[in-house]
Amino acid sequence: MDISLLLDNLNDGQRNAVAASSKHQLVLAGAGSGKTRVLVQRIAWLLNVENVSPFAVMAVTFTNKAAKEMRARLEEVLNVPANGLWVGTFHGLAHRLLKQHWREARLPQHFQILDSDDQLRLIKRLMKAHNIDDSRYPPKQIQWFINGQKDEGRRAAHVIPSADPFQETLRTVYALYEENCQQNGLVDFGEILLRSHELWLENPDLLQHYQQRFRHILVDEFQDTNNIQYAWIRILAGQNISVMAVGDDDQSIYGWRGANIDNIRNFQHDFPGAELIKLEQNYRSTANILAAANAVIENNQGRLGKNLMTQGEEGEPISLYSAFNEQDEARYIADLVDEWSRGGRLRAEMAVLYRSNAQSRTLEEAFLRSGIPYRIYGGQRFYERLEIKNALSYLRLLLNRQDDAAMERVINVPARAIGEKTVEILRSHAREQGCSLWQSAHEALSLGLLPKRAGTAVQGFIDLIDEMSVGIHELKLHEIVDNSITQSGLIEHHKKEKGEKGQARLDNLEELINAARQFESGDYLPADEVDDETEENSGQTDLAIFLDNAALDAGEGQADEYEDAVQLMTLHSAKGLEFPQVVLAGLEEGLFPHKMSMDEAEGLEEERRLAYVGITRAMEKLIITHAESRRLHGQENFSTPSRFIREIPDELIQEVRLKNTVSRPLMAKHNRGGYDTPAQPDFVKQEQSAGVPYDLGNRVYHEMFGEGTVLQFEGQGPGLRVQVFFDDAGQKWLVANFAKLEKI
DNA sequence: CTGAGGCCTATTTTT
DNA sequence: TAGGCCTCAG
Repeated sequence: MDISLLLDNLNDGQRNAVAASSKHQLVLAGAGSGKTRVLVQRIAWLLNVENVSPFAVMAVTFTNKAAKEMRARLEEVLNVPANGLWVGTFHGLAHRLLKQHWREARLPQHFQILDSDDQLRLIKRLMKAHNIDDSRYPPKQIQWFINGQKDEGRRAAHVIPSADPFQETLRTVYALYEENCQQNGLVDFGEILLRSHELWLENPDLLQHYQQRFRHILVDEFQDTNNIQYAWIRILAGQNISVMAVGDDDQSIYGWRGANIDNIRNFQHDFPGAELIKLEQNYRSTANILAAANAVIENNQGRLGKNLMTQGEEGEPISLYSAFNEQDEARYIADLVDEWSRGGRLRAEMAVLYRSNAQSRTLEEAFLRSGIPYRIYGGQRFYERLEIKNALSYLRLLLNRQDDAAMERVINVPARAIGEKTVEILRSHAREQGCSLWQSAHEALSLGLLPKRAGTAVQGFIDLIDEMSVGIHELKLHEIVDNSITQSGLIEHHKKEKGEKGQARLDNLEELINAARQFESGDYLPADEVDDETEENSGQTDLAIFLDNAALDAGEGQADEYEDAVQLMTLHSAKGLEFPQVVLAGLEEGLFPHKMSMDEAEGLEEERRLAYVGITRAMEKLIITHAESRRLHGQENFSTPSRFIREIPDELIQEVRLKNTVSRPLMAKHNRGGYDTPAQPDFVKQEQSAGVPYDLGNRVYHEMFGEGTVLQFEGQGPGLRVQVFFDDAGQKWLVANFAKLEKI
């Protein structure tokens, strides 16, 4: 391959990274600086120019999405399938390792992956079994604790005993949980990493094997690594493997779940001689947007130091809209979308970003009212849905009767008269015998441990599963899935459910069959799934791989909508994306920065990085909104504009004063007597007030309350309510139909 | 087993 | 305010 092809059209920083000859590199890649491109070209460079074998390269990402994208772009550049390369998520690669070396890892060959839902159930069950009060020790918190410990590489035995009984309980449950997992061959997400780290630690030969195999490791989003992930990289890298870490300390926003920003700060120390390469040329945003981002992030301490620049144009100023409450804010944003699409742009080019999911509701309502198509990101993932998890549990049982978690889940779904009592008998017998639930069910039947009715029901379940597995080796994957959701009665079960929910669940099950069908066609298979070390893979059926894949990939939140829709999402989920027009909503003290994070410097700085991430998502136009009052948890809250707004230089900001909007509640500033209609009386907001003869800002008369000013509308038709500020009676919400307000 | 009603809580999310 | 979760009655 022509070298110039790989280096053409790169700026200096990018070129330095792609063609680096140093042993290690820390690439500080600012937002929109072409990070993925560099990563991909670097790999191409290694393969084609330095003639590194594809088997000697590992590229690690955080999300499946990122891994997929990298692989796709790599194949585009290389023009051949990226065979042999290990490209994947930390968890994906570590899992693969454990699969291959299950004996050394002290795991059963078919260990099960526990997702956070399964994990929580197990914790709850253990607590119950050991009489630990779950109101004093919330299972969620214990789960959090366990995961946190694992992220730090600590097993239960490593947790230092404490005089504090609370801490002791945490430690105890961790120990119980650990023991139970080991006994039943269960592995949670944290365990995948921890275990594979230990695998190397305890098996020097194995480690050496991999250290000789790999020559280059590339890590994406390095600022998001937690301690165990960093340790994993370090132990693998050893003395001889080159590591290229790509990341941006200013975009570290996952500290709260264990990501350690110091990993990026310490990289050059831990990997001596690592070359620092900065990518500061931004190809995404206008100069104004960048200037705002830079100004905000400058307020953080201890940055590695990086200033984004652009050669692009100055662009429009940043708009700032001070809404009077969250309804007003949402309405304003809805208007912006309309304006944008009337200007001939796609709504999908516009995103509304917010700090917390609760904010989406008001926006959603406003969009609904205005008939604007929208799409909300986040929410429940496909493979996490109840009906899907149930279906997968049946499949897991087909494959492995010893899978207690799966059996627990579906033994009585759909209801087949196997109640908690019966399950508890099976459980305790299993515990005594040290066997699986399935085994226990068999024994309970032959020993007559169960009452007659329960016995019949359990027998029925056993027969059902056995029946379902007849001939699965002859069937295609999607047929297995199809049969099992039908035979298990899940389809019937959800058909009976009333409302739209049941239908949605049926659709999802249908979608699962589809997913299986796609899986068969093979394009799912990362090309490297079939590589040099398949010995252990041979016995794996399609079904097993499908299930593992489902466990490690939550799937998208929702299916794509066909319609051109505005994108709504949290700031966190916007990382890595870009949009021509971006609205940052709810920039208020207490909401953003969030009150849970603003007391400590670390927390506040992470919030600021989040703001930085938000601002740098915008390509052409950025709009910031905040509301002076916001209803939250049923309570009206007043808040001041976010400090992050103040941190943006005034000259970059243009305040919006719409002629057709009440942008200030006014009455907060004036006394009743001095209250007057706003200066610009031409209110055009007809749609809210349809059906009543007055509009926002109009003076009206009420029999009892006297004269006042219309502040806002809510609801429609007979439910239409109107808020009026009465000169003598103060602020009131009235149902328009009953209030008999007259325009003065 | 289902449904009604009471209680509690309420950042961010991937694997 | 609202949704999730749990308990209890039928």
